[in-house]
Amino acid sequence: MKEDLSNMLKTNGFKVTPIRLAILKVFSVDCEPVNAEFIFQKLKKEKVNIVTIYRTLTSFENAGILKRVDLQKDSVYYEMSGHHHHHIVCTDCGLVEGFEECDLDYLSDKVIKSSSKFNAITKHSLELFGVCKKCCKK
Amino acid sequence: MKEDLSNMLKTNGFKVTPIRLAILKVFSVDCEPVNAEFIFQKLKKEKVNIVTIYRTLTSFENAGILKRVDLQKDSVYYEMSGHHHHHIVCTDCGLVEGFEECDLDYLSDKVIKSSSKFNAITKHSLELFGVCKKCCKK
DNA sequence: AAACAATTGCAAATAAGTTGCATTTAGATT
DNA sequence: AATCTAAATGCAACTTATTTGCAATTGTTT
Repeated sequence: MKEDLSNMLKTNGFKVTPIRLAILKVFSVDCEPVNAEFIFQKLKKEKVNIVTIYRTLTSFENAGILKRVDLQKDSVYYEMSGHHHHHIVCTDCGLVEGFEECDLDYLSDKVIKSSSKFNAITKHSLELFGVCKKCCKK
Repeated sequence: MKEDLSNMLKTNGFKVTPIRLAILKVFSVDCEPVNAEFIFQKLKKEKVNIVTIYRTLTSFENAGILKRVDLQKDSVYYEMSGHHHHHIVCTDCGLVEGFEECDLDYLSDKVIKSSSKFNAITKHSLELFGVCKKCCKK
């Protein structure tokens, strides 16, 4: 598996460094979307500078390894772009649950056909919001 | 129409002030999503403090008058929550185009049925991204 | 008109993310 | 294996968006 991560870096023209492997590992272990601060905490022992984390996240996003997720929180969250899915976010406590259903290709097609300014969709963001069961009880 | 805006404030328990009316007017004229800075510029003559704008946007969002739109830009955008629609955003120049199609109720239903942590969806965010025709030519 | 809470302005703080530059390191070259 | 170079990292300082505390002002109710 460490092999996989190495290759993922090489394939994208990145050098294989301990920090990058560690960051990728965070993503492959925690499947929830995470922000820079979270990774920073996870890698506390390794004493990784948070600037490096920001820079790494940005280049991974540009390379398409990671994708940005809009959870309407105060910072930017990312997750592995491997398998397509979306999220439900609790507007009370921030809890995030993933889900697979997504039939936006049909919608995108329809939208593009009637758009005067665009002729292709490259990606989309879709998140659902609600109050989770736990918070409902309060 | 100024009446409408006044009532919108009263209905929500807000006092009717010139600043609030001016902010609401920006939203009812420009139908594009806007951020605090944009409003600040629009109301330059009125010398409204930008802090007031931030506070007003937040309370309008809480009241449900405005809703937040995630355009993956560097600041938070809002628009009137009146008529439901979504956007296509150019990842190059930031151009925004609205669209009406949205059949997420069916999806939300399906998702909620298989969710272990939530039992209702209160809102959703859906934005499409692409490169606009103008930027494609470059 | 008085009174009171809500609204606004101002200054300062916070928090997320970025930039410039010097140092280090991975990996190609000899 | 030693050398070399561009990419990666750390550090300090900066920028930008947004928030907070507090005093002054204003809208509404009586």
